[in-house]
Amino acid sequence: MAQHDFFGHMWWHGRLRGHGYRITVPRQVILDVLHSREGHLSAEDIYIEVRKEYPQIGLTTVYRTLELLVRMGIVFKFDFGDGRSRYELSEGPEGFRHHHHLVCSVCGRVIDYSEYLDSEQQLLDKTEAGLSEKYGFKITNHLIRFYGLCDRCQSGE
Amino acid sequence: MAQHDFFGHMWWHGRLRGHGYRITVPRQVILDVLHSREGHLSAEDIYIEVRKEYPQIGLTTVYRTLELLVRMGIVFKFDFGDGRSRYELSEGPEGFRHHHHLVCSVCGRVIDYSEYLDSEQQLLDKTEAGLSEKYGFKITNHLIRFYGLCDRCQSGE
DNA sequence: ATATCTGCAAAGACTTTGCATGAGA
DNA sequence: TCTCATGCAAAGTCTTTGCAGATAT
Repeated sequence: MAQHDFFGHMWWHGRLRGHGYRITVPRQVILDVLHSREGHLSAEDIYIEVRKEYPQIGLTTVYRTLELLVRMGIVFKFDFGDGRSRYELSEGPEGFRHHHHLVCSVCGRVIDYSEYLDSEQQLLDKTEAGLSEKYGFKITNHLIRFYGLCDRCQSGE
Repeated sequence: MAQHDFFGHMWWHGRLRGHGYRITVPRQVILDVLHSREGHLSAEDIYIEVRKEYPQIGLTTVYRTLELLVRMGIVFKFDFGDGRSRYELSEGPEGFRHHHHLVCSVCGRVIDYSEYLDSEQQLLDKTEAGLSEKYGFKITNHLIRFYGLCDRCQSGE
């Protein structure tokens, strides 16, 4: 949308302001990095990238900002089992960018996919309804992930 | 099965021996605990429980044994986002005890469910075939999990 | 007999907390 | 101005590693 091109990636400003949070330089730069380098960034990845733009940043601020953004639903936090959390934007100005992950058990590579989400959604709807009833559980979110060997690791190994 | 009642939970002995691993007291006690207290145990949970039977155990041994059992496929390792890994038996003498999880975002409670696995499996088969082809990814395992509010947290909060 | 396993202590890795300074609205 | 945010340093947690003594086969 044109508005976002003019004003940059600022769709989240209102989101923060609405909750009484301030728009600061560190937060802007962190969001910029999340926009530019999509997918599965660790706190340190982000820290390193942000320092190119804003060298005085502290790793603490990165963690605190990410925590805030996760709490606001702007960022998703994932754990792929390598001991550090990964973060990625949950949505953009265009709306949600829903996808799931393929995780290589050998090299740890993570591939996004967004095929089959429709049929997955059908299943989820059915399952959610049943589980809500049986366990009194109100489902708000789900995680689907496949583990296996990526193409490189199948041939290389 | 009668055989397992007579010999105890020893179906995994052959599994370990077959790979050149030894059957030791710490390993037996840890497996016993995993059998008796099913579901979502942290390393420390297991450590505390094992000490009742075998006080001289070290936490290191618990971690090393769990790592071994995970590598053997005898135990699954999960991360529910609270900073510590959770472990549970992947199967018993009766065979696999496949299930998925409902995770309460408020209190962190984890509920097992094994309904809908058939329809989930149908979806997974379809998705797996497509993803294998498109990404050259050989899928060996999957993770399905729902997040939301458990019954207690809906009413209490 | 001997290669594996264990337990202690120490180190490692990631993340969080305390506090004084600095910055946004 | 006045509250919220930042950055540094230190602490906290969970997990892994090194190594000598103990154990299973």
